[in-house]
Amino acid sequence: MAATDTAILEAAAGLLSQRGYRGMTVAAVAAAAGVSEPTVYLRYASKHDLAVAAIARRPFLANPPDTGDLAEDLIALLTDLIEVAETIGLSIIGVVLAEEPEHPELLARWRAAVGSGASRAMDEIINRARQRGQARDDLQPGLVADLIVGAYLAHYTHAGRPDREWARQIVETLRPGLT
Amino acid sequence: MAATDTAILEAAAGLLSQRGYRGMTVAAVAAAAGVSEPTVYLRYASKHDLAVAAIARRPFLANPPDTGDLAEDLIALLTDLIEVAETIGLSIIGVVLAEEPEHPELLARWRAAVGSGASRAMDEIINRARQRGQARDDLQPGLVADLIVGAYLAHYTHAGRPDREWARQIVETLRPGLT
Amino acid sequence: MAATDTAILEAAAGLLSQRGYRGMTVAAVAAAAGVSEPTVYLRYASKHDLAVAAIARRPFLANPPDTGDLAEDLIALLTDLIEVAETIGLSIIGVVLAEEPEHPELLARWRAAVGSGASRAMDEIINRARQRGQARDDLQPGLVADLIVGAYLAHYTHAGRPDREWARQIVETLRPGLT
Amino acid sequence: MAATDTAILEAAAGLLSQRGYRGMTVAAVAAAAGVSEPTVYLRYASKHDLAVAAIARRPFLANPPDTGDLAEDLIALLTDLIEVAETIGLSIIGVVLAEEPEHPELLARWRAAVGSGASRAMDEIINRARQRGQARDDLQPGLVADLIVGAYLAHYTHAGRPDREWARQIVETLRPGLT
DNA sequence: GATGAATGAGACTTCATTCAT
DNA sequence: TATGAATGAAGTCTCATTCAT
Repeated sequence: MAATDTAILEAAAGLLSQRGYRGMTVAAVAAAAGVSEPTVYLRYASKHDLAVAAIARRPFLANPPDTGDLAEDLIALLTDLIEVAETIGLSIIGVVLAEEPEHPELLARWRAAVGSGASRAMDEIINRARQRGQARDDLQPGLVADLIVGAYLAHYTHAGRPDREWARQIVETLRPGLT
Repeated sequence: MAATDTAILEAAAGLLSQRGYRGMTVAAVAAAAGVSEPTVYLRYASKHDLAVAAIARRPFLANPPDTGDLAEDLIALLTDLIEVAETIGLSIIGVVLAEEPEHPELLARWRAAVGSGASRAMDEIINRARQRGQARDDLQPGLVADLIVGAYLAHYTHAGRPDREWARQIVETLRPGLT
Repeated sequence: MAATDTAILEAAAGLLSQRGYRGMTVAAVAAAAGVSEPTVYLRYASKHDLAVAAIARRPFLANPPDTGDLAEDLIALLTDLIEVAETIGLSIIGVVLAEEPEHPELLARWRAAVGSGASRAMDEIINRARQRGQARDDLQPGLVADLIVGAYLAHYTHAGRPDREWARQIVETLRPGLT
Repeated sequence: MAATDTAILEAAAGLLSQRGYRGMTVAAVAAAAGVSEPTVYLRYASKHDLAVAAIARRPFLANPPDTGDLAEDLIALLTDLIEVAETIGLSIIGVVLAEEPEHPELLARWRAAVGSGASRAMDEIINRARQRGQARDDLQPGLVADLIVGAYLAHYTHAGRPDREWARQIVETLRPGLT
C-alpha cells in the first residue's frame, strides 16, 4: 500500500536524523510506521537501501526567496535555512558525513538531492540579481552558496545556535564582494 | 601507566573519526591500544565517557599562518584546513553532529576544543591585519571564521573535494568585505 | 492446472537436491515454478508434504542395461549410476539421510521409490545372467545391488569422483563371487 | 576452559548428526553445552567454522579388527561399522553430502578424517592377510573398502537396517574375489 | 483457483559490560 | 593494575504460513 510506503520512508527519515544510521534500527522504523519488520524488508532489500532511500526526503530550498533585493534574498535564504535546521536538526548532515567512510552512498545521495538543490536555488537568486544589476557578472553562485550555507554549518558546529542578528551580519560582511 | 592512557585515547579518537560513535567499539579501542577491554573500563566508566574524552584530541589550527597579508593568511588557513580534513576526514565533525540528539556532550566538547580554537586563530589573523591597516575596524573575527571554515564544510558536503583554485576564489569573493 | 502441478514438483525436486531440505524454501519453489507462494499451499498443506511428494521424482535405473554379459551389465549399470550422480548430485541422498531423525518419511519414500527400483533392476540383470549360466544359482540380487551401488556411494563420500577405470576394477574384484 | 571447549564441540557434533547443518543452531549448541551463545562465538568465528570443527570428532575405525582371518576381519569391521552407525546414525554422512553444494568444506573435512581412516584400516587388514597368503597380491585395498563400507551405506539407504546374517553374506559374496 | 501483502518466530552475529583471578 | 572469559540485550535478516481480495 502506498500509505505504508510513505509511512516507512517518513519513519526512516525521522529516525535517521534523530538517531543516526546505526540508531535507525529496522525495528524502530517498523514500529514508527506501524508495520512489522518483514514488511520493511518487503520494500527494501537491506537496511542500507532503506537509509539511502530515506535520505533527502524533504526538498531543501525548493522555493528560493524573491524579495527584489540580493542581500535580502540571501538573508531570507539563510533565515529559512536556520529555521529548517532548527526543526529537523543538523544531525542528518552529521549522519551522512559520519557514515561516509563506511557508507559513502549516503553522502553521494545527499549531494545529489540537497547539494544540487542549494546550488540551483543560488543560481536563481543570483541570476535575478544580475538582471537587476545587483550582482557582479563574474560572481560564481557556487562560491556564494558555499559561503552562505557553510557559515551556518560552521557557526552551529563551533558555537551553537546563532542569535537574531547573525544572518544579517553575515550577509553584510559578504555583500561588498557580491556587487 | 601514562603510555596506556594516551594509547587508549589515541585509539578512541582514531576510531571515532573512522567509524563513528557506534563503530568505535570498546573491543576495537582496546585492541588498537594494545590492552584488554577491562583496562579501558578501569579508566572510563562507560563507552560514552571515553568518547567524550577522546573528542578533540588534536589541537586544531593551533598555529595560525602569518604571511604578512590578510588574504594570504586566509588562503593559507583554508588550505591548511583542507589538508587536515583530507587527512583525518570530516567524519569526526559528522559524528558530533550526528550524535547530538543522543549524546550532546560530544558536540559541547567539540565546541569547547575546536570551535574556540578556530575562533582564537581568526582573532589573531585579524588583529595582525588590523595593525597593518588591512582590516576594517568593525570586522568581527567570528563572522569571518564562520564564512571561511564553513565554506569548506558546505563545499565538501554539497559537492565533494574542492579543486585547486577554490580556496583562492573563496577568499577573493570575500575580500572586499574585509578591508 | 496440471502444468502448474508438475512445475511445482519439478522445482521442489531440483531445489531439494541443490539446496537441501531447509534450503528448499517455499518462496524459491514458487519462484522457480512461476507461481505465487499461496498457490503452493493450495496443493500441499505444508512444506514438508511438498518435500515428501517431490522425493524421487526421477525414476532411477528404470531401464537396466542388457549387453549379454553379466560383468558388462554391471559395469554399464555402475557407469550409468555415476553419470546420473554427476548430473544431479548425490546431495539428494544426503538430504534423505540427513533429515531422517526429523523427517523419516523422506527416507521411507526414497526407499519405496529408488531402493526398490535398484532392486528390481538388479533382479532383472541377474535373472538374465542365470539363464545364460553366468550367475551362481544362490546369488542374491539384493547383496549384489548393495555392493555395486554402495561402492560408488562409499567412493564418492570418502574419496570424491572415481577415475575412469574404477567401475571396471570394482566389477572385476566382485566377479569371482558371482559366477 | 577446556571443559567448555569440548562441551561445545560435542554438542555441535551431536546436533549436526541429529538435526543437520541448518538444524544445528548456535542457540541449540550453546544450550546443550551449558553456555551462552556469545561464548560459542568466542571460539569459532561463525557457525560454519564450528560445523567444520565438529565434523569427524569421533575417530572412525581407529582400531581395525585382527582375528587372524581375512573374511572374519571384514565381517568384524562391517559389524563394527553397523554398530557405530546404529548408535550415532548415518545422518552425519547425509549432512556432509546434502550440504556439499553450499558448504563443500564439510565433505572435504569428512574425507580427510573418515575417508582416510577407512582407507588406512583396510590397508592394515589386507596387508596382514597378504602376509598370511590370504589375499591376492594385486588386490587394491581402496576397492575393498569401497565395496565393504559402501554395501552398508547402500543397504541402509535402500532398505533400512540389515538383518543379522547380512554382514556375513556380503563378505561371502565378496570372498572369492579377494583370495 | 490465484495472489499481493503481511507477520510471528527464530536464525546468526555483535557489543557494552561484568567478574573471578 | 590487568585480563581471560563470559553474557544479556539487541540488531539485521529469513522463512513458513495466513488472509483479504
